[in-house]
Amino acid sequence: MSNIIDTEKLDEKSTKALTNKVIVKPRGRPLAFNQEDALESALQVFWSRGYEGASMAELADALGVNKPSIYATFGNKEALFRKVLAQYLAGPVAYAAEAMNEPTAYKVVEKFLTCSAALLSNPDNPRGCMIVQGALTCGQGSTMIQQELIGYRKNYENVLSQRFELAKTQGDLPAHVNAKSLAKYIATIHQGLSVQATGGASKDELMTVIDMALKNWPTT
Amino acid sequence: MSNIIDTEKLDEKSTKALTNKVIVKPRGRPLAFNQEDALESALQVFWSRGYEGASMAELADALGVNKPSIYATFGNKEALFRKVLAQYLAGPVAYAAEAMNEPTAYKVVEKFLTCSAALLSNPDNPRGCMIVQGALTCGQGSTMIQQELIGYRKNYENVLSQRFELAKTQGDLPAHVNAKSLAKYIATIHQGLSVQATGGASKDELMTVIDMALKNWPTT
DNA sequence: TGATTTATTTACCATTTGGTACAAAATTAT
DNA sequence: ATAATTTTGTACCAAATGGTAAATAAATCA
Repeated sequence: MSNIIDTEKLDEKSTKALTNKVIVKPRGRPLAFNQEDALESALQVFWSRGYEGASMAELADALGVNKPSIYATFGNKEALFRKVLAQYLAGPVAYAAEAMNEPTAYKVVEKFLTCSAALLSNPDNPRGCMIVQGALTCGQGSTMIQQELIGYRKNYENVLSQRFELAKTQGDLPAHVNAKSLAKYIATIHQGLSVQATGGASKDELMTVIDMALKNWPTT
Repeated sequence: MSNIIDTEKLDEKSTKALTNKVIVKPRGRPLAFNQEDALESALQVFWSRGYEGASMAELADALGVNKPSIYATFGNKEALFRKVLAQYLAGPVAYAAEAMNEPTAYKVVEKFLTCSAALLSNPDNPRGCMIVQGALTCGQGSTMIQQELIGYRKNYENVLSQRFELAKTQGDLPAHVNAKSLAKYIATIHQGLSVQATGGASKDELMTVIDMALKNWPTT
């Protein structure tokens, strides 16, 4: 009997050690809010208002929680924004990374821009892309976040560029094409679409712009 | 003698009435700062920081003047921003209105985008276009300005559209072209270029994007 | 010279900002 | 039951926000 119990305890311990998932109930007062739901709510606020436009008071209100709980859980405003950003990339704009797996460069771009148009014009979402508009301009205290977002934009431009280089080796993109320039062109379109969405452009309107932008796709 | 003096006085009065320009020295203590220079300085601050990112303290500092003088002269922050906006339109981006006078739709767009690239990449200027980025996202207290800038963007899109309609009647743009869509496409490119400029894109890079965007200009 | 007019300066206002100290509440471990 | 641990709620902080009252300075008018 005691042997069985001991074995079970060992099992639980080793499981915990292996998976690194704590099954043991935490010691103190339990958290009153779901962390993922909170990030989702915070996303809505940061997405619609931008980094500086979102105040901690409004965030706390949206999460249905008091400020000290936010600080205890996420650190400070910058840290919360970064976690929200990760949530944003893993959720609403996960299609961006997935699009790179399309078989040809053209299909990559088509999927990337089409999904962007859908996201940007979805009335359930705040208007505009958070990576593009989260902190384009800002006060002296937010230049850090501003630069980080510039880095994110540079990054997806680079990812596109590398995908185009691959396409050149695979033959679905002409060898003479400048991958970096094509990537910057696509990024420019995407960023313009974001501004258009903020102005209330519909999905049809965004799609029409995309069609025009892709009419000059390099073929020969 | 007295007659001559009277005549002069009358002359002065009527001149003032006609031209509505007061030659008479103002009565109280003279202004300690030049109003146009002040607007120029304020433009630099609003241009680089956006509407919300620019604080009255920073503005006062840039103008080399105390806050009460700003309020006495321009009203409040919103009013100052609007005057700065007018200055911006009449100065740095005056080319936008001028571009509409180009003889063909293509040349209109070419001039508009080329001048935009020059302005956006000029190291003497803050990065990005103020109409595009002045208040893309903002806190609850600035939605008025945000909407006004959306209006400005809609407006230049409309101006482009009307110019394209004219071009269709003049024959330098095919009749089947959708002027509104083409205008939205050009506006999207311009807005994307603005974001790119904020990320540090060079004039050459912007021009390359423009070249790609205009490769599919409707010809037949 | 004064009286009047206007602008500047200083000092302040209420509100909001991001952030926190601290005590009370809610849970587990003993 | 009680100790230990953790989170919550209240109440607060200094600094910054947009904006202003009031005294003072500099000019014109009589």
